[in-house]
Amino acid sequence: MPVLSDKVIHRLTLYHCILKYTLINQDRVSSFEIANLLGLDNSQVRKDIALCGVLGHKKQGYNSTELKLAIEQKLGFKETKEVFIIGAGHLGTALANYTDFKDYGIDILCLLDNNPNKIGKEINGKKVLPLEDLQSLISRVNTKNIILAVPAKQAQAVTDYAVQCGAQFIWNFTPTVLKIPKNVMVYYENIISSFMQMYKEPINHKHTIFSRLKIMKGHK
Amino acid sequence: MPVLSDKVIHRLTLYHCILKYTLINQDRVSSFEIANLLGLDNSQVRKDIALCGVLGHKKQGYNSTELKLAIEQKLGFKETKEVFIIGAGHLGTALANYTDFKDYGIDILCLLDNNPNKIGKEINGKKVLPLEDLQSLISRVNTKNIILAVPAKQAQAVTDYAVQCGAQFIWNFTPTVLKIPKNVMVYYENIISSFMQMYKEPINHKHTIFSRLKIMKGHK
DNA sequence: TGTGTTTTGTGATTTTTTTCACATTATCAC
DNA sequence: GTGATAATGTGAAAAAAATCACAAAACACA
Repeated sequence: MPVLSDKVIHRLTLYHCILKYTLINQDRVSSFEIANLLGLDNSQVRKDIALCGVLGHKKQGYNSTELKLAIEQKLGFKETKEVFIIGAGHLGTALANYTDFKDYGIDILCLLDNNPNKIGKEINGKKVLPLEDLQSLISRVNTKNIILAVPAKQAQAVTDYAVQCGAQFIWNFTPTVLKIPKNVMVYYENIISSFMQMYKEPINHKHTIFSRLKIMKGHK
Repeated sequence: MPVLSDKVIHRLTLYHCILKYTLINQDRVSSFEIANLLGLDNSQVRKDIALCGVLGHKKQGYNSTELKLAIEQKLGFKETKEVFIIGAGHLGTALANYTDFKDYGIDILCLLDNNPNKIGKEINGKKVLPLEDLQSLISRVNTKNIILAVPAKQAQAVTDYAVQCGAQFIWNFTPTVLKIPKNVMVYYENIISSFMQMYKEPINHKHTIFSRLKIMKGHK
């Protein structure tokens, strides 16, 4: 079974969102509907769906429930994925409060911070613990997954510490590139980069900011 | 001048982050260093850089300052881009507090919400105004760019209202796909999709969550 | 001055992704 | 029933992206 490419995963997740929210009261959905909502080619939608092993019905499209479940299965939404958040600032707090995570199996165990004013607090039922506890937490709970949500300037130092404590995987929400040993993995969640992808080309007038956008999804 | 592809923009933004934080005290940088930090092919780095019009020096690499400025220029970091945030919940608050935005020219004018408890407050010096003010704000300030940071269930209704008020561009932070008229553009900032891109394949043990990861960036 | 090494810049090739095109078939209208 | 239609599924073609490979230049150092 070939591993799905990033692009396919991104699109499948969006198809799932469509089934979950946009076309919630339809029990059938066609590749044309999905393609139109996202500005894609309809045959591409069909090929993506075929990768999930779902068969459609001629003249009727796909069964929404079946497709939704198949995507969840294929992408592993129902499997629990435990994570620590490092950084209990605005971003860490927002992530700890992000209720949608649990629909996708992402389980935030607790937050860690080195600010004494924050330690001991609870955010959405999750404790804020001192960063020094990381090592014992990692060994006790056996979860080596970190969401990094600290200020950019501290990102490298905190990463060095987390790696030393045994962190194996870092989902980096800071706009930095980290130096890490080969056995550790980083995934860059770079909001700025996303923004720039839509902004595309330097333009002059401050009010027409988005005027030279790439039409990523939505409309041709 | 061809428009840069998303992938190139994403990589250039990461190169910029490297110059800004990771290799801050080096005044020269080679394509090999950048490629190693990000797990890329070094010739790809050189081709990306060539798109910014920067010439390197044989045996020495690129001038860091020159490269950094060229990326900023090419991607338009220094141009002001004004935006309204709709939704003053945890996510909207985090975005309003995201100090890095201003380094990239993103200027948040104010937040809008329909919760009376939130209206009138200030978040990082930005006022929270009633959602009903959107129409007059858009026409007064002539900025038609919206960051959508409301709960998923309200995303479509709020979008419909924003579009009616004249919104032209929506940076959608909710995990939903929106129905919008052809003249409006949406860019999906789907955190879940990013997560799933790194998570790749369904696996069984909850603690080994990230074990089948795609090594997106960082290491080969 | 000459030799070896490092690093750029870029054509050529390969791989991946997207788009096109169309045969096939289930359903609906009549 | 029968014919028209709307959808799927999928090979083939085209486009885009990544990788390879190497000439050329600049520097280090003898």
